[in-house]
Amino acid sequence: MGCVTTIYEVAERAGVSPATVSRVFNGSPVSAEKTRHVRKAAADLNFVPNRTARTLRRKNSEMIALILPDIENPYFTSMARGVEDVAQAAGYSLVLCNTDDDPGKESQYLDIAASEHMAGVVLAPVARHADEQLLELPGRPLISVDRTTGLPVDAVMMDNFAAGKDAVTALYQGGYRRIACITGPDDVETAVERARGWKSVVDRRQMFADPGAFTRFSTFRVDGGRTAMASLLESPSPPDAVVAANNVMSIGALQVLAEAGMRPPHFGVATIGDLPFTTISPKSVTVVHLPARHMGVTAAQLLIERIQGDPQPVRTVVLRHETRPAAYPHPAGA
Amino acid sequence: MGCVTTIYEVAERAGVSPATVSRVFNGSPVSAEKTRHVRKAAADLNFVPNRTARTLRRKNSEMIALILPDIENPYFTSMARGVEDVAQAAGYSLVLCNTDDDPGKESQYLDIAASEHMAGVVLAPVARHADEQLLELPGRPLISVDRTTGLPVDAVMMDNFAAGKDAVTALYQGGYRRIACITGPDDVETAVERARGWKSVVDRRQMFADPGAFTRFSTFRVDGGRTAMASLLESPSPPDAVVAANNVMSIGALQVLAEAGMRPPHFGVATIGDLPFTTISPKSVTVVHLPARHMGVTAAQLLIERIQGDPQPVRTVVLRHETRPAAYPHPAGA
DNA sequence: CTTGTTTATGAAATCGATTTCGTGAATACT
DNA sequence: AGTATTCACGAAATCGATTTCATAAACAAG
Repeated sequence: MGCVTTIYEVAERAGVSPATVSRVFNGSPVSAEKTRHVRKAAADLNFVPNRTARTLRRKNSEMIALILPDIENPYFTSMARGVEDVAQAAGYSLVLCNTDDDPGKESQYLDIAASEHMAGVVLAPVARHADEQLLELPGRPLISVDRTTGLPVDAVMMDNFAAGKDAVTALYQGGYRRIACITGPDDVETAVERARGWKSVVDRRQMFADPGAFTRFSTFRVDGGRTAMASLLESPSPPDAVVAANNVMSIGALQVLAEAGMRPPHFGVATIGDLPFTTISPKSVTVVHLPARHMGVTAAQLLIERIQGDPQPVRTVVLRHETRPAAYPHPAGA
Repeated sequence: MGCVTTIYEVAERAGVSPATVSRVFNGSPVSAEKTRHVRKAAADLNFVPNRTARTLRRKNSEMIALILPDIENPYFTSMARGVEDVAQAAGYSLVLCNTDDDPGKESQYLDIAASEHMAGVVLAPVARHADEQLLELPGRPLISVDRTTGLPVDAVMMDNFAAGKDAVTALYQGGYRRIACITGPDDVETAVERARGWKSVVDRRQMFADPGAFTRFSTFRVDGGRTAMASLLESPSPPDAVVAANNVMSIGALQVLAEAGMRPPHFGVATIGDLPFTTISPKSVTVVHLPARHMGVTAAQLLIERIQGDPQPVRTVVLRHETRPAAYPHPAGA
């Protein structure tokens, strides 16, 4: 129904021109009487303006796109909620797109955002850009979150290097001395940076002769965590603790540890990113809490400022994580 | 860039009419030579067709909307993946909208879907419809998933009543005799049906004099599960097992149980919906596995058939769940 | 009282791609 | 050979809202 009534029919019924109907709906000055007639007619006909036509004319829609690598990861859905809340409040509706870390899908969605004239884009970029120019393509504001683009666009980030350092440091202070690292694909910036943070501390403490032997690159999935953890446990002289570079890898690692009969704090675990939907004792694992939701909020705010014409130079906002060390230190020996 | 080149500029550069350019991009017959010229010109100018204009003219876009009550719930994101995979394969892009179980947001997104001329909608309807007519509004195919609408639209469902029965039955067979039920809001269909399934078994077995005293309605969130479980544990004669009516409520219940020092199988737990990202022993809890992803796949398939003009009468597809009883029966006594 | 300025409003252009319609050329059929 | 049919393709209408432009009325200033 709503999609068949046009401004012309409303105009005719109200005895005015289509232009006047448009004006009523856009706040341009129209006499009180005609306004009344138009509103009445619109209500009678159950008129809903055709957004496609409006967008075509205005070259600008009220949608913003949020392009994420993995909507099944609670880290990103939490971010999405942050973006959504701000967007909604500002009168924009959010459309969520999942790239699966596939540059092809990412560029497809960027194309769509542009050719649908979306007001702006919040993008968590995939590992490698198929085509750097893509980021120019939208021609409208774009904010990157979580990962950098290498291009001069606004960004909302966290300090992945520091997060890696903090995670391993907390374990060290808990008494662990052989702290391995499992992280994501070696072409994903967050994975690499967190591992670098880990390595910097491990090197300084001279924890291993060959730190590389205690690093595992895998996928940022539960399975990735499982594989990496299993591989570590099989090594000739296994570690006594592990830093997992993301929330769901930690889950995988904890699963494998549980299956091997090694629960924290017997085996130390630090997770970068909160454990989603966890039932384990909250203090048995060191958690580097990441401000996912807040990153979303901030990104959305920056984006909306840009949409409204904020002329500031390109900004990068770095949000702080918070380290919550496990309460139970490493049991002697282990 | 891409969004400023028009079909007219391409036409001029290729020495043909705009109509011919359009034909080239839509597979209408055009001579080989002109086709070549057009493609060359389009490539040179980095031409991307303006989807807004196309949609306006065609009254039909290549986007499908998926409207969900809670994208932070892995049950729904899993469903979303199912929808997305099918949609992508069929050349549609998916936009995901989160209603937060708010009828206002739901109707807003339905309006948008209609006025953006989206090709179709997959909707997990909120508890109570603000306005039943809304479902007429799109004027384009709509499939409901997970919950019914009470309206004659295609639906992909599961048997919630049976799921409730199966959960409690598995616990009974595991040796538990006082099996309580925690479920979602009493205006959410899935919550009510699952609780009814539970009650039917509890009644038949004459488990409680007053089953109502062992039922808790709460939110379909982790907190809801916590509250409900805590309340049950405080009751004068507590249960020895519980059926939790959704995945995240189960998490809340398990958290409270763990804090009270009661882990399964000491206290029996059955969850309707897989435990997301769990680290607990996989066999300690009875899981009624729900085909979330498959529901998404099926819904998307039905939708695409409808979009392509499938004239079948309204269908309801009910997908089967699978009960996976805990391996360890109830320890004697408890 | 005239000239200058707002102000409300309708007619018409516009956004960019699609599609109908019509024409001339090419091919098929009797 | 002559008529019928198909075919490629350009001109122009179309989708529906917005916006520019022009106009007439209302109002202010001199």
